[in-house]
Amino acid sequence: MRIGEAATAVGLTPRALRYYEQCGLLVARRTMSGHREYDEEDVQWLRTVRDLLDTGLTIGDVQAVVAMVNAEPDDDDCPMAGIITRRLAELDERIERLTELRARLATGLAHRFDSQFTRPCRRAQPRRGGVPRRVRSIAGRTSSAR
Amino acid sequence: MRIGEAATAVGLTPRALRYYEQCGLLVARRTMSGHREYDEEDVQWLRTVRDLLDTGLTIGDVQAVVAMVNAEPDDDDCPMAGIITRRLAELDERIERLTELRARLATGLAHRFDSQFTRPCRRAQPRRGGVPRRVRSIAGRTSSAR
DNA sequence: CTTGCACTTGACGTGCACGTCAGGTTATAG
DNA sequence: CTATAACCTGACGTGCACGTCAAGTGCAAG
Repeated sequence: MRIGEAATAVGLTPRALRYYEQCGLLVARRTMSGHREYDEEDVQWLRTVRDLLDTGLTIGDVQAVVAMVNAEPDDDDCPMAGIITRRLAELDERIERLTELRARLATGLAHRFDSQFTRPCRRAQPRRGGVPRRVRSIAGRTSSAR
Repeated sequence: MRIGEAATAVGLTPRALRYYEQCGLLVARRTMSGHREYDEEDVQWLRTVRDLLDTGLTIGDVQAVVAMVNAEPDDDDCPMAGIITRRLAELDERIERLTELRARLATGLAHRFDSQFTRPCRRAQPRRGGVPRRVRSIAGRTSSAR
């Protein structure tokens, strides 16, 4: 499996995969001629990387996760343990807020207004100046929300 | 309540609030002298905006939410309805994946390895080339994960 | 053998969400 | 009244996560 096929399999681009490799998030085997080779296990890992990035982690954070995975189990000064612990708390908070937000958006869709979205007249008068640049709409994005 | 106080109340900077206003996400009243004035309702709205941005929405997406809020209830060609519906499905997926990820990270912390994080030796050999730029670590970020 | 596509590395460009600085004005503390 | 902090409006800079282009190589089809 070469880079193009692997990239489409996880919904990314070849460029993204090369970038992840450059950052040390994975190491691709090579064919004799130098082409990168991926297998299903790599694709699974790439999906995990994409999920981690989608949750708001940075490439550096995922590097730290990789470092934790590669650390010897007896390496107790591995700094990722505490970081991951803190990250877990943040994830809990985030899941909770996302769930609440989902509910608010759902009822907001039903009522068109709810207690959280009041006084619209004072917010968001079309514009006065000019938005700095063209802002891409949600409509023009991939389904993976990146 | 002026901009500095409002900004710290929601965990942002004055610059961010001015930027949101420039993008039409809110309209601040002004004092006679031109200083922006905020109240508790604005702070609540800013928290919502921050949450929306934290879930991966862009400024443009939040602009669309604002447009939906400001649309007349009988405006059925408001394009946000369908977009929000799709967004709800994405949020569901995301909440599910975050929950799974949380579990994987927790067990990963306990075992140091789990089924998802196998074969570490082939991933992430320290580095071969050089990372493009210095990558900021998770340790050097605010607790709000932006 | 040629065509054409996918791949390689390297370098530079881009969009977002701000950060930061310059130069000036307003508000508050002593 | 002065000093200092907080605010104002541009304008330019920054970091991340890639996108895109250039110039060359590998490989399968016709």
